[in-house]
Amino acid sequence: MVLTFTEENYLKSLFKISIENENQEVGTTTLAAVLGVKAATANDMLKKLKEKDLVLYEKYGKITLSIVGRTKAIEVLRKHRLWETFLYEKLEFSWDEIHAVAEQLEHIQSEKLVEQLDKFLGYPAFDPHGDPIPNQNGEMKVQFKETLSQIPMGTNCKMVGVKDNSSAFLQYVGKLGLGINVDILVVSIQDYDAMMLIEVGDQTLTISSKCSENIYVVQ
Amino acid sequence: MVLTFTEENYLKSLFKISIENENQEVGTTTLAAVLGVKAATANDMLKKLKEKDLVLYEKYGKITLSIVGRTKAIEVLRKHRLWETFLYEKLEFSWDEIHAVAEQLEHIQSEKLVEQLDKFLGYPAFDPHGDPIPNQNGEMKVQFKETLSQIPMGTNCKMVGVKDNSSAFLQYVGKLGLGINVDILVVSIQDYDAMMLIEVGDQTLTISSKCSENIYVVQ
DNA sequence: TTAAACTGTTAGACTAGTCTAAGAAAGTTA
DNA sequence: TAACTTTCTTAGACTAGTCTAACAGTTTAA
Ligand SMILES: [Mn+2]
Ligand SMILES: [Mn+2]
Ligand SMILES: [Mn+2]
Ligand SMILES: [Mn+2]
Repeated sequence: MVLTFTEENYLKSLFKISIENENQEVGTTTLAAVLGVKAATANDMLKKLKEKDLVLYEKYGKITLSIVGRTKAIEVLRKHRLWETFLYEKLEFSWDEIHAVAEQLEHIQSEKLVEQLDKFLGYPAFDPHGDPIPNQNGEMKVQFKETLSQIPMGTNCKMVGVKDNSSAFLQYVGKLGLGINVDILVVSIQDYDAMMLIEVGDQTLTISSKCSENIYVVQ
Repeated sequence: MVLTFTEENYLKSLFKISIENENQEVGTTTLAAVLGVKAATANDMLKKLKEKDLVLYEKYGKITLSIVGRTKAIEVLRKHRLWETFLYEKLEFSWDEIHAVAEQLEHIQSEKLVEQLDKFLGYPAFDPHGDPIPNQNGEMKVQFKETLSQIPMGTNCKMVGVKDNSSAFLQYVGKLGLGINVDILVVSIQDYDAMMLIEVGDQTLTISSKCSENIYVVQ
């Protein structure tokens, strides 16, 4: 079954909301907000997706992806992250530019294209933001990770990803000299506002809690 | 001005018709046929394109691209042929598979993507079918070429392109051992039906006039 | 336990892109 | 030139995706 550009975006958003907000139930309003449409619009589309058995959904009830819907969503996510990797690795895009273009490229329909792209890139397991790339079977490597804000004083850790994918945040983080695989030493943490003093290479930086909560690390 | 997927296809088709049928005037019916829509549909779209100053067109008159329309058309063609080259050169696609996927990729909006792709491919002047790729300024290398059917008996020539881009034709031609840059010797031509006996490498082939008329060569 | 606030649904309208059916204009031919 | 054929245009209808405005159901909290 070939889905429209729009249907794919709804499924992808539902999937992303469900993994981000773990246990939380997804409602019309949240979905609409994520997609940048009005609740009425999302409601209309949900009826259509239900009709096509892509979501499970009853009036006033919570929204869940069907098996097929979930599979489709993962396929789109796979394409999105492969394209992001391509743009970053092969076409000299910076990590804050890739998302917008991948939003378009993720909708190109061609089995062969996806598989050849994956091969061309050497079957990457993570995209340039540290997010896992689903393989052909829809499986993703789950990497244990914490936010930098959870790391205690005096501890070393390594950056492995970001929670906030906005280009504003990515640009800021990049400018600080942070990025995937960068080693970080937590020097001190302010009691009052959780401001963090960290050491990155030979630089010492002060970052807000808003920032440290959006950086993923492993110890 | 950002155009829709559909508007881009209308402009591209108008441009392609105008270079293929050289002097011939383009009408609603032809345009509709090329795009696979009904004449009424094409007529509706022409009114919209005229409104946006992308085509010059008066009721019952002939259709011409405006400067802006032509520029847009060439941009799409540039993207189409760069993507075809990418798929062929980097992703192991065969020359009969690339067109369909490029039809989708040609609509991705990103200046940087096009320019980086061009750079990544080494600024190619021709696509895998031998068609010229417009450069950033919209200029194309014009290569003098004849159809194989115009080559006299006993003459050597080199294949540089195809007129028919259908995958059926491309597959057939490929199976015969023909392709871009292949050397061809015209051994003999039948008076009756213009069937051609040609030598390609150590092979001798017999091809119909329909076939030889769709192969471009240089002497 | 009822009022207020929030969340979700419906009705009706709009645009882009398409169609069919009908008719008008232009071109061709007897 | 009149009749026929072809090409082009219009009118009206449909789908996908969106909106606003109004209303209905659910949750919260006094
Ligand atoms: Mn992304
Ligand atoms: Mn998308
Ligand atoms: Mn092509
Ligand atoms: Mn196209």
